[in-house]
Amino acid sequence: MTAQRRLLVGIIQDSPRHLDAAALLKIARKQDPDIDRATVYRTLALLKNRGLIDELDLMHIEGEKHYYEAKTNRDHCHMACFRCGAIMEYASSSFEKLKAEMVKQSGFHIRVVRLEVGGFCKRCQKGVTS
Amino acid sequence: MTAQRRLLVGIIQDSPRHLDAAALLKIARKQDPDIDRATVYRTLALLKNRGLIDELDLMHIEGEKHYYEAKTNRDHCHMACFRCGAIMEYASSSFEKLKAEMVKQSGFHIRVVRLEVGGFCKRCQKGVTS
DNA sequence: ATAACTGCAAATCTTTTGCTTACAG
DNA sequence: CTGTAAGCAAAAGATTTGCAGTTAT
Repeated sequence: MTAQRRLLVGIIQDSPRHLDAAALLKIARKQDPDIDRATVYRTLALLKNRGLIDELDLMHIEGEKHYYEAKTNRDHCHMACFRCGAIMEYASSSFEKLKAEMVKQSGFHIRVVRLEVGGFCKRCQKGVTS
Repeated sequence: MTAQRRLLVGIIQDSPRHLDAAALLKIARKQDPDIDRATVYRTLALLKNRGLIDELDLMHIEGEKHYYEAKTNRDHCHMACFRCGAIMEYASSSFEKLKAEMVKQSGFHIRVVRLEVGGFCKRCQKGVTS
Protein backbone atom coordinates (compact mmCIF):
# COMPACT_ATOMS: atom_id res chain seq x y z
CA MET A 1 0.00 0.00 0.00
CA THR A 2 1.42 3.32 -1.05
CA ALA A 3 1.70 6.39 1.13
CA GLN A 4 -1.11 8.13 -0.69
CA ARG A 5 -3.45 5.24 -0.22
CA ARG A 6 -2.61 5.00 3.43
CA LEU A 7 -3.32 8.68 3.74
CA LEU A 8 -6.72 8.32 2.09
CA VAL A 9 -7.67 5.30 4.16
CA GLY A 10 -6.66 7.11 7.32
CA ILE A 11 -8.79 10.10 6.46
CA ILE A 12 -11.83 7.94 5.78
CA GLN A 13 -11.37 6.05 9.01
CA ASP A 14 -10.89 9.16 11.11
CA SER A 15 -13.65 11.24 9.63
CA PRO A 16 -16.62 11.80 11.90
CA ARG A 17 -18.84 12.45 8.90
CA HIS A 18 -19.28 10.68 5.59
CA LEU A 19 -17.00 12.04 2.92
CA ASP A 20 -17.51 12.26 -0.79
CA ALA A 21 -14.65 12.07 -3.25
CA ALA A 22 -14.24 15.83 -3.49
CA ALA A 23 -14.20 16.34 0.27
CA LEU A 24 -11.73 13.50 0.66
CA LEU A 25 -9.47 15.02 -1.96
CA LYS A 26 -9.58 18.40 -0.29
CA ILE A 27 -8.60 16.98 3.08
CA ALA A 28 -5.90 14.79 1.58
CA ARG A 29 -4.35 17.75 -0.17
CA LYS A 30 -3.61 19.39 3.15
CA GLN A 31 -1.10 16.63 3.72
CA ASP A 32 -0.08 16.02 0.14
CA PRO A 33 -0.88 18.95 -2.17
CA ASP A 34 0.09 16.93 -5.24
CA ILE A 35 -2.47 14.21 -4.87
CA ASP A 36 -4.84 14.02 -7.80
CA ARG A 37 -8.53 13.46 -8.16
CA ALA A 38 -7.90 10.36 -10.26
CA THR A 39 -5.89 8.83 -7.46
CA VAL A 40 -8.73 9.39 -5.05
CA TYR A 41 -11.22 7.72 -7.36
CA ARG A 42 -8.87 4.86 -8.17
CA THR A 43 -8.20 4.28 -4.50
CA LEU A 44 -11.87 4.39 -3.61
CA ALA A 45 -12.63 1.80 -6.28
CA LEU A 46 -9.88 -0.41 -4.97
CA LEU A 47 -10.98 -0.15 -1.36
CA LYS A 48 -14.54 -0.79 -2.34
CA ASN A 49 -13.61 -3.91 -4.27
CA ARG A 50 -11.60 -5.19 -1.37
CA GLY A 51 -14.55 -4.62 0.91
CA LEU A 52 -12.69 -2.17 3.12
CA ILE A 53 -15.12 0.67 2.63
CA ASP A 54 -18.80 1.01 1.93
CA GLU A 55 -20.28 3.33 -0.59
CA LEU A 56 -23.38 5.31 0.33
CA ASP A 57 -25.78 7.57 -1.49
CA LEU A 58 -27.52 8.99 1.55
CA MET A 59 -30.70 9.20 -0.48
CA HIS A 60 -29.04 11.73 -2.79
CA ILE A 61 -29.97 14.39 -0.32
CA GLU A 62 -27.23 16.57 -1.69
CA GLY A 63 -26.63 15.67 -5.31
CA GLU A 64 -25.59 12.50 -7.02
CA LYS A 65 -22.24 12.03 -5.42
CA HIS A 66 -21.24 9.07 -3.29
CA TYR A 67 -20.11 8.98 0.27
CA TYR A 68 -17.73 6.57 1.88
CA GLU A 69 -17.17 5.06 5.27
CA ALA A 70 -14.82 2.46 6.64
CA LYS A 71 -16.50 -0.93 6.81
CA THR A 72 -17.76 -1.60 10.31
CA ASN A 73 -18.12 -4.95 11.99
CA ARG A 74 -21.85 -4.50 12.01
CA ASP A 75 -23.92 -3.42 9.05
CA HIS A 76 -26.08 -0.45 9.78
CA CYS A 77 -28.75 1.64 8.21
CA HIS A 78 -28.46 5.32 7.33
CA MET A 79 -31.41 7.56 7.91
CA ALA A 80 -31.29 10.88 6.10
CA CYS A 81 -33.51 13.78 7.09
CA PHE A 82 -34.88 15.59 4.06
CA ARG A 83 -35.31 18.76 6.06
CA CYS A 84 -32.18 19.28 8.12
CA GLY A 85 -29.89 16.90 6.30
CA ALA A 86 -28.90 15.00 9.41
CA ILE A 87 -27.63 11.50 8.91
CA MET A 88 -28.39 8.99 11.62
CA GLU A 89 -27.13 5.47 11.83
CA TYR A 90 -29.07 2.53 13.05
CA ALA A 91 -27.92 -1.00 13.74
CA SER A 92 -29.92 -3.76 15.31
CA SER A 93 -30.17 -7.47 15.59
CA SER A 94 -33.33 -7.31 13.51
CA PHE A 95 -31.23 -6.14 10.61
CA GLU A 96 -28.92 -9.10 11.07
CA LYS A 97 -31.89 -11.42 11.24
CA LEU A 98 -33.31 -10.02 8.05
CA LYS A 99 -30.02 -10.56 6.26
CA ALA A 100 -29.79 -14.12 7.53
CA GLU A 101 -33.32 -14.77 6.38
CA MET A 102 -32.59 -13.41 2.93
CA VAL A 103 -29.56 -15.63 2.57
CA LYS A 104 -31.45 -18.66 3.74
CA GLN A 105 -34.44 -18.16 1.53
CA SER A 106 -32.76 -17.04 -1.66
CA GLY A 107 -29.36 -18.72 -1.56
CA PHE A 108 -27.87 -15.35 -2.43
CA HIS A 109 -24.32 -14.76 -1.25
CA ILE A 110 -24.27 -11.26 0.23
CA ARG A 111 -21.20 -9.16 -0.27
CA VAL A 112 -22.49 -5.68 0.38
CA VAL A 113 -25.65 -4.39 1.97
CA ARG A 114 -27.01 -0.91 1.81
CA LEU A 115 -30.08 0.14 3.72
CA GLU A 116 -30.94 3.77 3.41
CA VAL A 117 -33.98 5.59 4.64
CA GLY A 118 -35.21 9.06 3.77
CA GLY A 119 -37.70 11.03 5.76
CA PHE A 120 -37.87 13.41 8.67
CA CYS A 121 -36.00 13.14 11.91
CA LYS A 122 -37.74 13.52 15.21
CA ARG A 123 -36.89 17.18 15.58
CA CYS A 124 -37.95 18.13 12.07
CA GLN A 125 -41.35 16.50 12.16
CA LYS A 126 -43.14 19.41 13.72
CA GLY A 127 -44.82 21.41 11.01
CA VAL A 128 -44.12 18.93 8.25
CA THR A 129 -47.20 18.48 6.14
CA SER A 130 -46.63 15.06 4.74
CA MET B 1 -51.53 15.20 -15.45
CA THR B 2 -50.47 15.68 -19.04
CA ALA B 3 -50.50 13.05 -21.74
CA GLN B 4 -46.75 12.75 -21.71
CA ARG B 5 -46.70 12.15 -18.00
CA ARG B 6 -49.41 9.59 -18.22
CA LEU B 7 -47.43 7.86 -20.93
CA LEU B 8 -44.29 7.78 -18.79
CA VAL B 9 -46.14 6.55 -15.72
CA GLY B 10 -47.77 3.83 -17.76
CA ILE B 11 -44.47 2.64 -19.13
CA ILE B 12 -42.94 2.47 -15.67
CA GLN B 13 -45.90 0.58 -14.29
CA ASP B 14 -45.99 -1.90 -17.12
CA SER B 15 -42.30 -2.58 -17.41
CA PRO B 16 -41.20 -6.02 -16.23
CA ARG B 17 -37.72 -4.74 -15.61
CA HIS B 18 -36.35 -1.65 -13.92
CA LEU B 19 -35.88 1.20 -16.33
CA ASP B 20 -33.36 3.99 -16.26
CA ALA B 21 -34.11 7.42 -17.68
CA ALA B 22 -32.57 6.64 -21.07
CA ALA B 23 -34.46 3.37 -21.46
CA LEU B 24 -37.67 5.05 -20.43
CA LEU B 25 -37.14 7.80 -22.97
CA LYS B 26 -36.47 5.31 -25.71
CA ILE B 27 -39.66 3.41 -25.04
CA ALA B 28 -41.69 6.58 -24.67
CA ARG B 29 -40.49 7.82 -28.03
CA LYS B 30 -42.12 4.91 -29.77
CA GLN B 31 -45.43 6.47 -28.81
CA ASP B 32 -44.43 10.09 -28.88
CA PRO B 33 -41.29 10.74 -30.94
CA ASP B 34 -41.15 14.35 -29.79
CA ILE B 35 -40.79 13.68 -26.11
CA ASP B 36 -37.60 15.07 -24.71
CA ARG B 37 -35.03 13.86 -22.22
CA ALA B 38 -35.69 16.86 -20.00
CA THR B 39 -39.36 15.97 -19.77
CA VAL B 40 -38.45 12.47 -18.68
CA TYR B 41 -36.15 13.75 -15.95
CA ARG B 42 -38.62 16.38 -14.83
CA THR B 43 -41.41 13.85 -14.67
CA LEU B 44 -39.29 11.37 -12.76
CA ALA B 45 -38.42 14.03 -10.19
CA LEU B 46 -42.05 14.90 -9.82
CA LEU B 47 -43.20 11.31 -9.41
CA LYS B 48 -40.45 10.67 -6.94
CA ASN B 49 -41.43 13.66 -4.84
CA ARG B 50 -45.03 12.56 -4.85
CA GLY B 51 -43.98 9.14 -3.69
CA LEU B 52 -45.40 7.42 -6.76
CA ILE B 53 -42.15 5.82 -7.82
CA ASP B 54 -39.03 4.60 -6.10
CA GLU B 55 -35.55 5.30 -7.26
CA LEU B 56 -33.00 2.50 -7.22
CA ASP B 57 -29.29 2.25 -7.81
CA LEU B 58 -29.11 -1.52 -8.07
CA MET B 59 -25.66 -1.36 -6.51
CA HIS B 60 -24.39 0.57 -9.54
CA ILE B 61 -23.89 -2.75 -11.25
CA GLU B 62 -24.08 -1.00 -14.58
CA GLY B 63 -22.90 2.56 -14.21
CA GLU B 64 -24.12 5.43 -12.12
CA LYS B 65 -27.58 5.77 -13.52
CA HIS B 66 -30.78 5.33 -11.57
CA TYR B 67 -33.60 2.92 -12.09
CA TYR B 68 -37.24 3.41 -11.33
CA GLU B 69 -40.19 1.32 -10.34
CA ALA B 70 -43.76 2.05 -9.42
CA LYS B 71 -44.20 2.18 -5.68
CA THR B 72 -45.54 -1.13 -4.42
CA ASN B 73 -47.74 -1.67 -1.41
CA ARG B 74 -44.95 -3.54 0.25
CA ASP B 75 -41.37 -2.34 0.45
CA HIS B 76 -38.91 -4.85 -0.85
CA CYS B 77 -35.22 -5.41 -1.17
CA HIS B 78 -33.27 -5.65 -4.41
CA MET B 79 -30.50 -8.17 -4.67
CA ALA B 80 -28.09 -7.61 -7.52
CA CYS B 81 -25.74 -10.32 -8.74
CA PHE B 82 -22.29 -8.98 -9.53
CA ARG B 83 -21.67 -11.80 -11.94
CA CYS B 84 -24.78 -12.27 -14.07
CA GLY B 85 -26.46 -8.97 -13.32
CA ALA B 86 -29.72 -10.55 -12.27
CA ILE B 87 -31.92 -8.48 -10.02
CA MET B 88 -34.01 -10.32 -7.49
CA GLU B 89 -36.62 -8.86 -5.22
CA TYR B 90 -37.26 -9.86 -1.70
CA ALA B 91 -40.04 -8.84 0.64
CA SER B 92 -40.73 -10.24 4.07
CA SER B 93 -42.39 -9.48 7.32
CA SER B 94 -38.94 -9.21 8.88
CA PHE B 95 -38.33 -6.18 6.74
CA GLU B 96 -41.54 -4.62 7.94
CA LYS B 97 -40.59 -5.42 11.51
CA LEU B 98 -37.22 -3.80 11.09
CA LYS B 99 -38.81 -0.65 9.73
CA ALA B 100 -41.28 -0.52 12.60
CA GLU B 101 -38.46 -0.96 15.06
CA MET B 102 -36.46 1.84 13.49
CA VAL B 103 -39.41 4.19 13.70
CA LYS B 104 -40.10 3.28 17.27
CA GLN B 105 -36.56 3.62 18.47
CA SER B 106 -35.50 6.71 16.59
CA GLY B 107 -38.70 8.67 16.13
CA PHE B 108 -37.77 9.06 12.50
CA HIS B 109 -40.63 9.49 10.07
CA ILE B 110 -39.88 7.23 7.12
CA ARG B 111 -40.81 8.41 3.68
CA VAL B 112 -38.66 6.21 1.48
CA VAL B 113 -36.72 3.05 2.15
CA ARG B 114 -34.09 1.51 -0.03
CA LEU B 115 -32.51 -1.81 0.80
CA GLU B 116 -30.07 -3.05 -1.78
CA VAL B 117 -27.79 -6.02 -1.64
CA GLY B 118 -24.87 -6.89 -3.86
CA GLY B 119 -23.31 -10.30 -4.14
CA PHE B 120 -23.72 -13.52 -6.03
CA CYS B 121 -26.93 -15.29 -6.81
CA LYS B 122 -27.33 -18.96 -6.16
CA ARG B 123 -26.47 -20.01 -9.69
CA CYS B 124 -23.39 -17.82 -9.93
CA GLN B 125 -21.78 -18.95 -6.72
CA LYS B 126 -20.06 -21.96 -8.17
CA GLY B 127 -16.50 -21.07 -9.03
CA VAL B 128 -16.54 -17.70 -7.35
CA THR B 129 -13.37 -17.19 -5.38
CA SER B 130 -14.48 -14.69 -2.79
C1' DA C 1 -54.67 35.92 -18.02
C1' DT C 2 -51.88 32.97 -15.26
C1' DA C 3 -49.52 29.20 -14.18
C1' DA C 4 -47.64 24.92 -15.47
C1' DC C 5 -45.36 22.04 -19.23
C1' DT C 6 -42.26 21.28 -23.12
C1' DG C 7 -38.38 21.15 -26.52
C1' DC C 8 -33.95 22.48 -27.42
C1' DA C 9 -29.36 23.37 -26.56
C1' DA C 10 -25.99 24.26 -23.46
C1' DA C 11 -24.17 23.69 -19.00
C1' DT C 12 -23.01 21.21 -14.78
C1' DC C 13 -21.42 17.67 -11.88
C1' DT C 14 -19.31 13.47 -10.88
C1' DT C 15 -16.57 9.91 -12.32
C1' DT C 16 -13.49 7.56 -15.73
C1' DT C 17 -9.78 6.98 -19.09
C1' DG C 18 -5.45 7.38 -22.06
C1' DC C 19 -1.09 8.41 -21.87
C1' DT C 20 3.45 9.22 -19.95
C1' DT C 21 6.46 9.41 -16.20
C1' DA C 22 7.81 7.73 -11.58
C1' DC C 23 8.22 4.23 -8.19
C1' DA C 24 8.22 -0.42 -5.75
C1' DG C 25 9.08 -5.35 -5.32
C1' DC D 1 13.62 -5.72 -14.81
C1' DT D 2 8.47 -5.71 -14.53
C1' DG D 3 4.30 -4.46 -12.80
C1' DT D 4 1.73 -1.14 -10.33
C1' DA D 5 0.74 3.69 -9.09
C1' DA D 6 0.27 8.69 -10.02
C1' DG D 7 -0.30 13.15 -12.42
C1' DC D 8 -2.37 15.54 -15.96
C1' DA D 9 -5.67 16.66 -19.15
C1' DA D 10 -9.32 15.34 -21.73
C1' DA D 11 -13.51 12.54 -22.16
C1' DA D 12 -17.54 10.38 -20.86
C1' DG D 13 -22.06 9.68 -18.79
C1' DA D 14 -26.02 11.19 -16.31
C1' DT D 15 -28.73 14.81 -15.01
C1' DT D 16 -30.05 19.80 -14.77
C1' DT D 17 -31.01 24.43 -16.32
C1' DG D 18 -32.23 28.82 -18.97
C1' DC D 19 -34.97 30.33 -22.21
C1' DA D 20 -38.65 30.85 -25.46
C1' DG D 21 -42.67 28.98 -27.23
C1' DT D 22 -47.06 26.08 -26.03
C1' DT D 23 -50.73 24.29 -23.58
C1' DA D 24 -54.03 23.95 -19.87
C1' DT D 25 -57.07 26.10 -16.27
